Amino acid sequence: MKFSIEKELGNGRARVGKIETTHGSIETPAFIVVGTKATVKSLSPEQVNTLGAQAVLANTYHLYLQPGEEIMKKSGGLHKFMNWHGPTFTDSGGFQAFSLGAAFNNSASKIGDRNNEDGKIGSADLHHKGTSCLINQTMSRSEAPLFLASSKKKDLLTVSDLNFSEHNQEKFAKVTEDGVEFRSVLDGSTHFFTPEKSIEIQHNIGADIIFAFDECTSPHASYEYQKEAMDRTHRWAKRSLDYHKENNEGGQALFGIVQGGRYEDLRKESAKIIGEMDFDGFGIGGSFDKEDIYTAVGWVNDVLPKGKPRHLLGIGEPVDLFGGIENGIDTFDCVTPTRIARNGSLYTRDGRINILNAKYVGDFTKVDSECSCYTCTNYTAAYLSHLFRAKEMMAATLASIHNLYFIVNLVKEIRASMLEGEFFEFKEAFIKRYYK
RNA sequence: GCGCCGGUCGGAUAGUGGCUAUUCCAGGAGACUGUAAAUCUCCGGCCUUCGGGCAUCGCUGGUUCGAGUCCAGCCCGGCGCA
Repeated sequence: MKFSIEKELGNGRARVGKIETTHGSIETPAFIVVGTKATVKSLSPEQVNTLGAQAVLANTYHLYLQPGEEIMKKSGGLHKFMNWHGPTFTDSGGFQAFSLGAAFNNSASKIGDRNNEDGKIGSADLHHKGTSCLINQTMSRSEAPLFLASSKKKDLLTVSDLNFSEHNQEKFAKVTEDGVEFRSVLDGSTHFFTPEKSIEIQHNIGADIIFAFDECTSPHASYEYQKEAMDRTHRWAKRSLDYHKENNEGGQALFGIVQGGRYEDLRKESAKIIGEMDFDGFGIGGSFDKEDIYTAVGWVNDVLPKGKPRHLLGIGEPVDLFGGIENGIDTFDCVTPTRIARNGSLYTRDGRINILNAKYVGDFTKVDSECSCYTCTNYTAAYLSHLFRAKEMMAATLASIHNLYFIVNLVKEIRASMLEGEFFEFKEAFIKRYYK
């Protein structure tokens, strides 16, 4: 992998560049499309390519569970298996330590909301305070009957009811110094990921850019826990790097991941430690405050070496893309465009809309009059409304094409504005209209 | 005309004497940031000073401390027999 910087903005952080991999190049900044299980949900690779996506990011945990690393290896690798011949990334599975652990059943997202913190206390907060660093993996038995009692079930509860309900409350991941123990979300079987195991699987999957194994913490976690998780992530980074250097057959680049939650000192410490390791690039992960993701990104990028690419994991929204790029991010990935598309939300220049709203039933205009994606070129809002209400599969396809085009193309427009020296004007105009 | 069965929210249903009438669908709205998500949450009779108050299971009466539930008559629908 090679990274080159074409132009830097006057603020000393933002840059236009290019990442070159053995499967082609990525003009940065760029939005990387998420294809967790070796498919971008509801889209063929041809559609993903046509809408302008440059690269796809898949997930180690999910591909390890299904179809399994042996099949991934025998298939000839991710590119061949899924028929995507452009650049690819794999996430290490570290995010699942959060989404299946602390965040499970807990309404926690990796984005914290300062205005609404009291009502949402993550269980990681409640349980990590002991001597162990384990994330609590089950609710206590004394809590279970409360849950059942509120389920409005009139009949007497059977033993199988109890087992089912308790099982339902169980978390699927817990963290130890050596790695993360996972319960398969598919069949409940137990698996253990270490940094070495994650890298080994990622070698078998064969993406161009792979990530070190890390722990993504809840935004509700205390400073002490974030520090503890960060230190552990640093030790895991070194183990990931050592294993990669010993075992990779060339062609795959390894990115280290900066953690540190919402805290400036932790973020800077993490950037320094990870930045000094011999990674090919960096991921910035973990939890952020909603209002200033980019502030945290700025802290980190001022410390990271400039000559290597920085990927902001799991972000974002249009405003986050501007903020991230302005503060030195080269690539992003995010499930939002495809997930909200499947649920009926569509991006427009004037903000998000919900195509299922009654007003679109007879609206024969385009979803976004200024959009030139395949969907907007050929279909009306009324037709999309009909497909969603009829629960037709193509609703997901057309909506995903639109949302991905919107986000991928927005980043391309940002890139163009940077080259023309009009980044800040473009940002202001876009945000003013989108969030009005 | 006689007999049997049945009328519960826009639709379909659960409920056969007990306090808040169940669930699903359709409908209205919201959420979603490294994907356990084509998912999830909320709303849905009327009034309200937001504490609550008043209604409601085809209609009218009755039995009962208490009726969607039991009884009688009536209305409507289905089936059968004339």
